[in-house]
Amino acid sequence: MRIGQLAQLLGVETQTIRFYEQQGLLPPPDRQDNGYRVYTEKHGERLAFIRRCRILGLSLAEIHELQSYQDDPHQPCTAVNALLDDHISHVRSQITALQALEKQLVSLRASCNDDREVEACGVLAGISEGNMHQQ
Amino acid sequence: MRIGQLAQLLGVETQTIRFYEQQGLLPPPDRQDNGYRVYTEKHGERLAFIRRCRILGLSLAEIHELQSYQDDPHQPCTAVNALLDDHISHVRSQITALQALEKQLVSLRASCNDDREVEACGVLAGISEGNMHQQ
DNA sequence: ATTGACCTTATAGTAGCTTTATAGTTTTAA
DNA sequence: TTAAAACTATAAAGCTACTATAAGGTCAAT
Ligand SMILES: [Zn+2]
Ligand SMILES: [Zn+2]
Ligand SMILES: [Zn+2]
Ligand SMILES: [Zn+2]
Repeated sequence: MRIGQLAQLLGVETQTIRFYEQQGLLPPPDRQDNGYRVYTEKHGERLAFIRRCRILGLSLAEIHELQSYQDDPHQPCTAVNALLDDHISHVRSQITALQALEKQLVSLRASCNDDREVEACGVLAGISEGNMHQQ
Repeated sequence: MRIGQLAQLLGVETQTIRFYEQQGLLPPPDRQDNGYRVYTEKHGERLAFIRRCRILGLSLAEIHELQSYQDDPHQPCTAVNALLDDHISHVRSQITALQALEKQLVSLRASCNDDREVEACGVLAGISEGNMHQQ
């Protein structure tokens, strides 16, 4: 299986696959005589794993760590759980921050009652003067 | 006022100020004979505006756009509102995505009942097999 | 005269790719 | 048969919003 087929199979760009190889997330495949990469099913599974992790918002470093656990499966899984717990709390704090941000933006947006000149618009004035209902 | 003072006043690094100048967000200040930048209050206000926008999560491109409205204040403010509405919906979709993500991560985390070997851990199995309670 | 604090420019690094440039290979069509 | 298309390769730059480093010039004080 060549890189283009693998890419299509998983809905990834070929450059992304080469990038993962370069980053050490995907083992270097064998090459044909012409230098073309040849992939096996194993590569497909590994790539699928990477993509699912990315969809879960895990960083490449975190994925790397998870892979190291997979490659040495006779440890206790506490490290896996710790990684996931960390990531969950990271996601939660992002949510909290964005919700606070949304509040601010909505209240700022409400300070314009439409169809004025920019000069008189409460939005720009609100940003300029810093009355952004802090926190 | 020199760059260091301005930086301290606004809680920004001096490189950040030079960076904003280079990006066209902050007008190039006058220079002393020795080449040192000299800032006025206007610069301070402009920098404060930039920083408040950044705290609101606006991109430098969006800030640039807002500045262009400020610099031509006799248009209707519809463009300002449109920009803000776009940004709000962007933030909201981020929140929605992160909440869905949190759900997935929590359910994945629940699939490990602790203290197993990695081999038997439901977390890695869950990612590998893709039973991630999709959506 | 030398230390230290400040300023200058230029360059590289961060994350996770995407895009571009340039070139070689294979497949398909005229 | 040959020329175009589709595919592959590597290397390098671009993206965002900075941050950090290097190598050096300027200024006040000791
Ligand atoms: Zn994480
Ligand atoms: Zn308005
Ligand atoms: Zn935005
Ligand atoms: Zn487990």
